[in-house]
Amino acid sequence: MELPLAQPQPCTDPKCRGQHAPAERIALAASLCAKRGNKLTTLRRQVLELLWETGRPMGAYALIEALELRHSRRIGPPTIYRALEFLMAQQLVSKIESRNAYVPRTHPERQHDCHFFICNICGASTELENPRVVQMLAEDAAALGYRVDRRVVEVEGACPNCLPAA
Amino acid sequence: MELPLAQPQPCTDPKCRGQHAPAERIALAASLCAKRGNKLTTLRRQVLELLWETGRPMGAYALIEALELRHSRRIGPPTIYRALEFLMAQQLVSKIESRNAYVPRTHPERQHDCHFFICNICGASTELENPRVVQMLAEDAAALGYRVDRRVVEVEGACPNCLPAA
DNA sequence: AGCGCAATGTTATAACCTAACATCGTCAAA
DNA sequence: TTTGACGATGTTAGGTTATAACATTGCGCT
Repeated sequence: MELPLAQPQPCTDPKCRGQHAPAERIALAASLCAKRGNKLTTLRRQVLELLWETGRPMGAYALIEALELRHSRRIGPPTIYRALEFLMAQQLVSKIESRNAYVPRTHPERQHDCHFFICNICGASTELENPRVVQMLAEDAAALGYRVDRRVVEVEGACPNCLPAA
Repeated sequence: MELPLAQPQPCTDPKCRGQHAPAERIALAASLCAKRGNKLTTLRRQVLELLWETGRPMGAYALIEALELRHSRRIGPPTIYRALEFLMAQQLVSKIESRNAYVPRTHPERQHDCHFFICNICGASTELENPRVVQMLAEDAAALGYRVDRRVVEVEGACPNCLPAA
């Protein structure tokens, strides 16, 4: 399962012109954390870098392997899970529940919810915000009497690159 | 984590008047399987019964435990996972990805997608169909050039019963 | 220096899932 | 009625994902 690294891609958000190169994203993450009074430590930053560089969802154990290569020493699961927990709390990373994998968020500065399109063939994922989906789920929740704490919206399928082959 | 069994509840689907008592649901499941030329074996039926009787999402290992009580013998994980695989293929059961847990579907006779509202406090889940959400995700997918194979829509929060306490 | 606290490290284990192969049961053709 | 095919279940083993509990480190502060 050795896939090539993804290139920086144009953001799927039409309001966004950025290419989201890893370095740019890390800088944004650092400044966001600073503003919030949180520390983007070396470990946390490296986890985020790895996710950006890999360009597709990574499992916790893939992150461990990659970090061990960089550090030439053992890294226990709790270490990575804590870093992921922090990054998720900062909206810098989301978990793809249907894959048990983690992706960097393209717009951590926004508070909005996002959802994900995931390619079953190449494994890539694409993040999208759609306030109308959020709104509609809010209406459903209201009709049922539910309070909403978190949304998981994941669409699996075939991405435009893989579709011809499939 | 010993929670009381759920009572049969009115279906959240306004088009449906049923109370979805387990027995009624099993009968429907059996007739659907027969119609499709598939066998709802004893094991598969018991797994479905357990899910209906419990009234909330159950993990595979909770199912194993419950079945072992009924049978007074060991049941291996593959046995349960195969039963779940069958039930999911028949649309009789869905997996709640954010919980690694399984719930019975209230309307297996419909081909439609559904989504789930899950209470973080009592663990109950409520199934809902919202064609407009499906439609909207289809539009997003089209805009991205994605083909859709499967949707995961899960909303976590607090259910009307637990909301006062929370 | 020494304290307090957050972050990280370590050990162990829980929870979830699947591959591979063995056995059983049923149905139907020989 | 054997026998063979096939689908379902059983068994063994192991892989993957995640967390609890406790130890250590590092850093800012007094």
